[in-house]
Amino acid sequence: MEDRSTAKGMTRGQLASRTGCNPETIRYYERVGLMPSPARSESGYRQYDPPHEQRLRFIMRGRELGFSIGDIEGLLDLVDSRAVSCAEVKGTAQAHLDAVRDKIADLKRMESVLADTVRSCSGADVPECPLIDTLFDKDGVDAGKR
Amino acid sequence: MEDRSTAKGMTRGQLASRTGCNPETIRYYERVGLMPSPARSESGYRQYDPPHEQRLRFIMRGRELGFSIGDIEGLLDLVDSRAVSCAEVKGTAQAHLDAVRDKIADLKRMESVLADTVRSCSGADVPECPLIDTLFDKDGVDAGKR
DNA sequence: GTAAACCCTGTACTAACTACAGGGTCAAGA
DNA sequence: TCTTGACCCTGTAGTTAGTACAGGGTTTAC
Repeated sequence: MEDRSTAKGMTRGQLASRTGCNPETIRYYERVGLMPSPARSESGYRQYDPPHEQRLRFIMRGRELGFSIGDIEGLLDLVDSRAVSCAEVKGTAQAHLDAVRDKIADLKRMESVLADTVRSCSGADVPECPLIDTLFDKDGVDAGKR
Repeated sequence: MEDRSTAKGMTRGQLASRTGCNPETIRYYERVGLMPSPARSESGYRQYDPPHEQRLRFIMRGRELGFSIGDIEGLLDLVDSRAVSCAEVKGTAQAHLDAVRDKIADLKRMESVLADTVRSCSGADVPECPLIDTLFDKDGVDAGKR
């Protein structure tokens, strides 16, 4: 048997603390197929190598950027198949960027209605509330879209 | 038996099409206690009145503004108990507005990283992709928070 | 030797719906 | 009158992206 210093690999907990990922999430990524099933020790413990860590960091950065699990799966398939083409990746990213911009626009509409309403609230202990009135009477927040 | 023109009330489908709410969602709101259980016809059909419609519109506007089901429950409890005080409502709304602003800030950070990366993508059919490189190599998008 | 701190599996839970499956009812047209 | 299609009912399962056990086994440090 060889005696390389990294022969044993990391446990799930070690990978988790190196990356900041929740250990249960690592198991979840394996279950949904984003992370490959790693080698196991005799007693059944998962053994992770540096390539696993790199892949997990890729997934985590993708999630931070708001890509869905499905999007990341697609990007990783491109990487795995060594058929990464900038064109395909750009498509995914541009679609996601558009979705993020839509979401920002939605939230800004919400913010402006909420900010207006909070401003008009007296904050006093009185039984009239403009926010309640807004919810009961006015047009939807989507009015701004029309 | 009386013969008022609106005696029968609306069916679930009629309420749904008047408000634009999915009929299944109306049933869901009843299940979670946001909508009261309406009267039933002899054959068991739900019968809705104008007050139900008003309440449903309130819920829908609250959801459009991003309030959670729990928030809306709280607001409706205040309304139902006739103890609406501007102070309490303002607390809920201000907390939610803060959450919306945090979410906008998160999404803007995402947007700027995505926009930079998409811009740097050639869009050509080549096997190097700066987006993939970004996901593999760089610091997280949360770097901007520090 | 033993106790803490890990690891394993499988399952259940979260939010806010949405979508059936498998029935019953109602209204309009032939 | 019959039939067809559009509705209604109930209960349950699926969705997203994890998180949180329960009930066991293992490893490590003192």
